[in-house]
Amino acid sequence: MTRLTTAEKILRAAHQLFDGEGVEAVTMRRVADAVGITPMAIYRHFPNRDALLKRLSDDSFNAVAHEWKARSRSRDLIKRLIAIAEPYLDYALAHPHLFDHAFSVRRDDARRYPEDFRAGLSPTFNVVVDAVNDAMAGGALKHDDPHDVAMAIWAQQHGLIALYRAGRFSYDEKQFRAFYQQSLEKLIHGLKA
Amino acid sequence: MTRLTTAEKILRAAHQLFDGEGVEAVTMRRVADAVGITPMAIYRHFPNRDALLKRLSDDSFNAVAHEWKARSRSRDLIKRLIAIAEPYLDYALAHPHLFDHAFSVRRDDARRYPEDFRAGLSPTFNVVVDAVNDAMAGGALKHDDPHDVAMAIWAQQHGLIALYRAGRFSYDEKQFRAFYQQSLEKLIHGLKA
DNA sequence: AATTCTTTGTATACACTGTATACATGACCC
DNA sequence: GGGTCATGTATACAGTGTATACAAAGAATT
Repeated sequence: MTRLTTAEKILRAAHQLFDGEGVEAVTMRRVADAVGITPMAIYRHFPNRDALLKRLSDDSFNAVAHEWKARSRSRDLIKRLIAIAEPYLDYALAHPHLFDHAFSVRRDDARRYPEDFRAGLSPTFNVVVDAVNDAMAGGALKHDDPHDVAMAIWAQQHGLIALYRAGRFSYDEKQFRAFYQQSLEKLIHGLKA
Repeated sequence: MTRLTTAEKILRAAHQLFDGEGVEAVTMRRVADAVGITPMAIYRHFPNRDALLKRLSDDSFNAVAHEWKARSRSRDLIKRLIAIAEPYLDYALAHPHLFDHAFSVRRDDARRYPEDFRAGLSPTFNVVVDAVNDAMAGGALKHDDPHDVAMAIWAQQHGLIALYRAGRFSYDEKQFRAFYQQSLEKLIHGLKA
């Protein structure tokens, strides 16, 4: 019953198209039709299609990001690390198209490793770094550069999801979740004899 | 001086555009102009643009793939594992656009984990599995499922490159290479204390 | 040698895309 | 009432992939 501004209606319509059918389904004409306005009216609220898409994936990601922090409560320092990896996968599985756009598309204003991440500019990355720091302080992890370690963890997760999204797995979601967790454990425990 | 068929000319022209400016630069009209034919003439040799792109990245990848095997000669079993990771990065850095299309784009006919890879259908993956197997037999790596381990290694590499390609690193090539190798070593040695 | 078939190209046209430009409508303000 | 401003529409344009119809030039068959 809440009154929606046109900009909000545009975002909702675009979000639905994006989430359901992927980026290429988000044409200015389809969005406009869904809202009930003319394609050109969208340009009163967004400078161009790319800006609309960017805003879209930013919003969607932010809506999920706070979940991240909630997971970081666990007594066992190693279990906490593994638990933190879950929301990332959850998001990728629930909103694959939005995930792709948020993480796999080149973005010039994206935060960059190392300086932006070391400066603590990424709230989600911070959560991982904190968990890594705690695990090192508690003696659960080897002493090492916590940011480099967090990045290695992120890369492991991201790589698996990227390959999954690219159709390189025949696993269903449940099987892939298990493999995802098992791979992360390999990284933690190491491959070396 | 070798005589080129039209199909080959099309592939060359498309390859150059692709490699230099990315997929979106490979329009039928631009390719046709570069070859000196009409856009529609391309359709006598390729059913559609997607098929042309697919053929393009397949060819390009195959041209590099055999390099993979050459690297797998090293006395030290661990060093050999690390050396094997290099051609993947080399290819990604030398031909970023083609790399993206070969590995990050959904492909319905792509080989799938686990069945296709366990069946040995991926020549490049086989090289990694062989190295893993040798390392396990030689006592350098923990005894584990070699395919799962190879996949974890691949995911680690792929994740780093995907993030790099998505603009998440400010490292230059040299710095990124060092970080890439260092991350792989973290996976091998483990994070745990 | 004449005719037919096949291959390879062209010319044209269509539906679809993002978006530039010009104009219309109404709300608000002095 | 006239002016300003936010918001919308209408039209048009250049670019995309590609369907369709036709043309030319060998190759094959008679």
